[in-house]
Amino acid sequence: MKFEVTHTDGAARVGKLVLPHGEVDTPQFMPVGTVASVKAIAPDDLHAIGAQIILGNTYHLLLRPGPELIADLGGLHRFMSWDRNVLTDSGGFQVYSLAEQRKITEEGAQFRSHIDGKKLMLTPESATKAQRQLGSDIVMAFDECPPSQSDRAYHEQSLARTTRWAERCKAEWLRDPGHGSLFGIVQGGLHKDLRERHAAEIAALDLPGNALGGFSVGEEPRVMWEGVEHAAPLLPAHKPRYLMGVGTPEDLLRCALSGIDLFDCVLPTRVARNGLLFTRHGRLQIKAARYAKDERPADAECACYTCRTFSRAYLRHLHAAQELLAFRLGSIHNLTFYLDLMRELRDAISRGEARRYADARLDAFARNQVD
RNA sequence: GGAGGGAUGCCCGAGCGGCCAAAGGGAGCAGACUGUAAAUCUGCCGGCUCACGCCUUCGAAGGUUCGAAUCCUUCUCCCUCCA
Repeated sequence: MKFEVTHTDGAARVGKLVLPHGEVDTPQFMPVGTVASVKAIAPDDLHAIGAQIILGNTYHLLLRPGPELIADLGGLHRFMSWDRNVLTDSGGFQVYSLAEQRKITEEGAQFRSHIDGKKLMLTPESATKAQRQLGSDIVMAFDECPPSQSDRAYHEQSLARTTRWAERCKAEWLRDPGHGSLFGIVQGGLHKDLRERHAAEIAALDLPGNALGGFSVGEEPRVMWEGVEHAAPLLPAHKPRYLMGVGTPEDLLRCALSGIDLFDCVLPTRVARNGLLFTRHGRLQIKAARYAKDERPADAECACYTCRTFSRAYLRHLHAAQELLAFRLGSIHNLTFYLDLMRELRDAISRGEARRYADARLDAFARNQVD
């Protein structure tokens, strides 16, 4: 893996990340394909959108179909016919999202499968090994992602354990490095000193890249932005910085300005399936009655397949009729919107106009006046 | 011709003397969604009112009762069975 920062503008930077399955221009957004599929769309669509890297999830793929099976079939890329990069989350997020189904110990996290109730022990070693079997280009350390409202004492002992887990992930990774790169994850919630302490601990592991975890897990957006603004510079500047699980278009602009290089979020695809489309002028609830006879595209300035081809009226109809095409067309549009936003931001950073560009976009989002 | 069953809010459908403006679905309307347990979830959904509350509703008309969607009578329309 190679990473080079080519332009900076304030804290924001443009970079090029070279991974086994191609280059990734940063700042970049990574569509989420948890179970070896970006829901509702195919690799062809991802290519058309311009996706350079997508996510997969270790916990979910461990349960089904299992990393051995995927390894036997030639790895995750081949299994899902995706020839570009894949980053896999370790299952750390499921420690948070499936909190009711698991127990944490020093050894790891014991899950009760949400599919069949079977027990599944996920440890730093097993999560790392599974990601190696999957053939991930970026392997995430197994961490604990605590809710932001957890108390300080909890964060303190949790991040200490996350550091020990990261060390174990690194040891397991070094046993057989493969072609992927291991990224460490910094926790600490909204406590600045804890973020600083943990960032130093994770940076000391000298992994190829670093991530901020534990943001956008219940706190107000403004609070999250401040937290990221403080925490991003704590991560080594010459390595990629990945803000996990974030966020809205506004989040992406603000956090990229703080020096984040990589983002991922289920938001664009999930809300697309629920009828929300992002546009340059704000959020468009495509199911709303006022679009029943609207012949215009979702976003007149968008060049995606959906906007080039279909009217708001048709998209609304697809939702009303529960036609599956609604999910695909909405997902294509929202992901295009996200990737275009990142591309335009990279251009603006390169020109030294990051702030101006971001402000203009943020202002339009804030007005939220979709005509 | 005879016997029985039924008609409930936009639709389906529970209710079978007061706790009923009437369960539950659906449709409709609005909203939420941030390292995906999500094609999920939430709210509204007779009228007027911010609200207390008031008004109009359970095929139609009449009646019994302090009180009726619920009981009785007649009528209208639907369904099943027997001739």
